[in-house]
Amino acid sequence: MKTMHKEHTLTKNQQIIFDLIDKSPEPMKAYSILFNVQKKGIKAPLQVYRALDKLVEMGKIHKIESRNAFIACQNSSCQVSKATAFSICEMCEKITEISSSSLSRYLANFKDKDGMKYSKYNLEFFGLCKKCR
Amino acid sequence: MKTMHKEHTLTKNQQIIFDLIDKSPEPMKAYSILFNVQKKGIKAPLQVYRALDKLVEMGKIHKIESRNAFIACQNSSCQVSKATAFSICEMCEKITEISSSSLSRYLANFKDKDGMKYSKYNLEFFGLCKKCR
DNA sequence: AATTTAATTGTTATAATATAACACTATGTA
DNA sequence: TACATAGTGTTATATTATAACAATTAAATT
Repeated sequence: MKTMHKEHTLTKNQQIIFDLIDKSPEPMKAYSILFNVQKKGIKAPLQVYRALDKLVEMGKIHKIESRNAFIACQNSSCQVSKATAFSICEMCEKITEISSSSLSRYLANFKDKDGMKYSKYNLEFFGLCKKCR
Repeated sequence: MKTMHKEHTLTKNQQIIFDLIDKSPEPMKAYSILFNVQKKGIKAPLQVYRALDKLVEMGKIHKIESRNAFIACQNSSCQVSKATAFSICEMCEKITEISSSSLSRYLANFKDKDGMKYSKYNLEFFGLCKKCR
């Protein structure tokens, strides 16, 4: 049996940084990540940013663009994730990845006026979460 | 006849910066804006960022989050714009505001698993434009 | 018109986010 | 082994954005 995709074995730095983000209850910013991994020998911003770039490429984490923060992928299906949607509470900053097949179907099939289709998108919804309303 | 909304008369700095962005064929970054308005007496980043903040609030311009760049609203209907969608060519970086009533209807009515509705969102599509394909 | 209130401006300094460049090391593959 | 590719460590620097405070202007109220 062949493997379907190259398994992305994480490198040392990638693993350290992924583990940190993955166990964080909220999205983490690059320099906060840096601060938290210094005890593990990662000393420079670039080491963090490089790992973040790769992890994003692999779909293991996503960047919340409006917040410059990174969150672990909560959607086990997105191996190489190019289509992301998030809900952001503007009060408490709780951020959740939205996993709705109808939404992703709609957006994956969306064509603009020029008939252009897009396989990749990022959607950020803003509002107030249950608690904050 | 009453006016429907408060007219947003732009202040001096806001007007200078809006005019520049409005006549730019592509989204502009804050420090490029700063460079271009220095001859008009705007000397400091903060003066630019303050005007940008207000212009975004008013819906006169939008921020392309993935590019940290600002574009004039091309959608005459969005006075106070909270629902934006853009198409971004990853090759030539051409960026267009998408104005599709079916898309905005779909997203405005979208409810997540918790039944939450969102009045505000930002969507960025990525792909290759006609020319670049 | 005078008063007061809020919004905007100007300014200096600094914080936060991100990349360039280069030498070196590990890993996989021919 | 030799070669290619990806990852690492490091220093320096570029880019994006805000804090703090004083001065000014505009607008709303008296």
